[in-house]
Amino acid sequence: MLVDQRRQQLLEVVRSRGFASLPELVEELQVSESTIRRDLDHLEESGVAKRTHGGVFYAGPRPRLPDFDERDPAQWDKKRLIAQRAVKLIEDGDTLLLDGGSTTYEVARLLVGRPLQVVTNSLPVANLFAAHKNSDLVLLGGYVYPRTGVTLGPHANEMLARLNVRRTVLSVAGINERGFYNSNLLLVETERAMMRAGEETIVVADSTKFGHQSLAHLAPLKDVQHLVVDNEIAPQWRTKL
Amino acid sequence: MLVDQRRQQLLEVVRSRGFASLPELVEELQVSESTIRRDLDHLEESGVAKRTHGGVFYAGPRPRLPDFDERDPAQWDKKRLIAQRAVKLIEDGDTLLLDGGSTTYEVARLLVGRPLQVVTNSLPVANLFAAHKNSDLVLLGGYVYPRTGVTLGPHANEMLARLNVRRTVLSVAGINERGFYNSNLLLVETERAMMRAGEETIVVADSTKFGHQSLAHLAPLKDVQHLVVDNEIAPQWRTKL
DNA sequence: CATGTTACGATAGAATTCTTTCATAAGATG
DNA sequence: CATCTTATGAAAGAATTCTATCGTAACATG
Repeated sequence: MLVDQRRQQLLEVVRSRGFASLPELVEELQVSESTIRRDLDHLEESGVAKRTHGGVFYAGPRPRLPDFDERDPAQWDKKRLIAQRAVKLIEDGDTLLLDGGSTTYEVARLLVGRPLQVVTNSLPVANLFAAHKNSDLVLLGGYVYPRTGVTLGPHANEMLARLNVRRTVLSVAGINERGFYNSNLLLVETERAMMRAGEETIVVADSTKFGHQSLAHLAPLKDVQHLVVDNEIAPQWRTKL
Repeated sequence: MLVDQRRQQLLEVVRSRGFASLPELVEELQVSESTIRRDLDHLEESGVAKRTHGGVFYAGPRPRLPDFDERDPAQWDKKRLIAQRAVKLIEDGDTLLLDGGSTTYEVARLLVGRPLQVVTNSLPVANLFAAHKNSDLVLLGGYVYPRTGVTLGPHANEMLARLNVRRTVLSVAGINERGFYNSNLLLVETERAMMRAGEETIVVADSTKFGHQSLAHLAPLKDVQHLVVDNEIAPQWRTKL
């Protein structure tokens, strides 16, 4: 059947460009506008593309992980601010270890393009640096935790035991006077290995994390050299640090 | 300046969704259509977004690796056909090892959603499986080779030495009577480790690879159990296999 | 070979979006 | 404080796209 072949071709065009206008597609496939429209209806029905006024954009399985961007926009601004402060602590030429939290991801976004050696266990972070010439990228191996796209487990930890970096940047889920917490036991174990691999640890966290603890204890306060937060932090904490 | 902040916000919305319609943006940012239009003009001028009839889509630095899709479309159809044949060799529940070639990538695309345990050293392939519930994913660690987004080097090889899989799927750059070839010495070394880790090796290659050799010898013909090719293969080869 | 199905292109009128222009407001600048 | 620049919202007419409908052609089916 010629129909399916054309639709396949259509989908490929859309997928490769991300977006295609209707006249473009008419020109490219050499069929009438009506046909294109009908094909697009089918593609939309099957969920792999979305129509808009004037064209379609690809909506199929993207090579993309947890969309950090979909979260509460209020936290989002905070995270951006924190990230902006955190990157000031990082110098060109540094060897860096980045973990997989959403705030760390923002830090990574700001670092793309700078001359760095980056080690990470986060697939989204790796994607940021992978195509860039200025930075070297080392990926930690291991089992990929589906929800956040980070590698965990013994493979990652063993690999970390053989690495040495200048600075480690970590996200946490909770902070109280006894130290830092995260919500996943395997993750905490990998993060501890990350701290051991780095000379200096930078923790990034927004103010909502303060006073909460979480499932797994990561490290006492004294083991972290820098803590970057937003300015809505309660005074009681400010004085403690 | 409030303007820049709004444009930043605008860009973030566009980036996170891939595409946004004009009315959507008006609603979201609570400014007039005219303002949105003007902002979009600026964003387009700076090259990070592209306008279309009815909206904008993101065109900035994508967290995306070498786009296999941009290649010669003629080879492309071949690769898809090869991939379709290759997936028939793979059973649900298999433990699979996938490397990072463009044909392997097509195989991976067809496998997404099936219940499998996947091990890979390819970032693009990992992105396909990372968010999917049906399959487990293990990523090989190591230095990320920028051009293709695969992990190579001693870390990857050591990790492979401790893994066992049912089937290994490899791409190659050349095939002749002495065996299989690829273009990168580190890559070949990792691929040899992959073959050792798997009980059965499947090589996927289009007909243009036949008769050519490449920089590094990978393995003799007899070490590979299945070879999947397209149907434009010369008769002299067909008889040999 | 009559009949039903599906694919295709064309077209008209409705709906949406785009461009251009104008008026106002808010800051800079001297 | 007058003046200039920049940002903003509103609106009209032009341009584009969308929806719905029709007639034709290709093909399968009985």
